[in-house]
Amino acid sequence: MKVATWNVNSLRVRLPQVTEWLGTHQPDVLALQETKLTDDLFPVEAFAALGYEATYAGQKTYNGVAVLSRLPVSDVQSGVPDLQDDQRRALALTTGGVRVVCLYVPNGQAVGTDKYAYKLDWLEHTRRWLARELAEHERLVVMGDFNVAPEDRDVHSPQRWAGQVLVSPAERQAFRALLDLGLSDAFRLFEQPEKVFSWWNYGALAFPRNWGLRIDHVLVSPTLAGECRSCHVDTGPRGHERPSDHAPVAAEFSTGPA
DNA sequence: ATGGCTTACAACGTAAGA
Repeated sequence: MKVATWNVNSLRVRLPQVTEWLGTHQPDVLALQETKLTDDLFPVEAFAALGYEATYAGQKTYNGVAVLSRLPVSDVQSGVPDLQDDQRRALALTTGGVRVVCLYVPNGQAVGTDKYAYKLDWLEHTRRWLARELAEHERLVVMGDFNVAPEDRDVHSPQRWAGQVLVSPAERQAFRALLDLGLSDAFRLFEQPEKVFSWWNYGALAFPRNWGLRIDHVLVSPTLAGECRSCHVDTGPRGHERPSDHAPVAAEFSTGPA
């Protein structure tokens, strides 16, 4: 089974790139963030034509998450349980024998702001939810835009970013608390090159100079970690015309469909 | 690099992202 996550920063704009990427890489499951579409505008047919069933939770202008799957889908959960939140940032479902959770973690704007407090609160509620998901599902993958670079090696310039939002100690602690549930960062299960990132600021200079952060992640339960065969960032789409500022992150498991 | 983009909205500038 092959899964991937991609913050597309507007599915309306990026749909041609997403369908092209699906055709090339043929994942079984693709989690999307920042679709920025209300549900009535979700391009269900475009994905059905490629063999994907779409599950989505969107809103106007901001946020919005979706999961595409080539396999039958059940037990859909929209939103973080027990969290009062109008922002569409979480979607869970079961497909191909795997529990899939798609997350778009709040950005946090700046340390000390209301949005930063919301981010930490959101992560804590999500942690409690994922503890239950882990207890119920042997095969669990939690993937999406976490808006946290877990370690300095996930940052192009740790000195420049020190203490800022996306790398602050409290955010890293909240991310670590997710791993402490028993989840593994699939990317770190393997030898990786230096300076691999999943997001680069828009602008002509950032991507060519690889001034990026690794903030998009695939977390896996112990059983899935044992079945994980690869995890990598596909920087290809970031070099296209009108790219998303995020690149897809893909992982492959020996379980289920080839 | 402290944003030099990009997106949506229905506004021709503002908010938000990371």
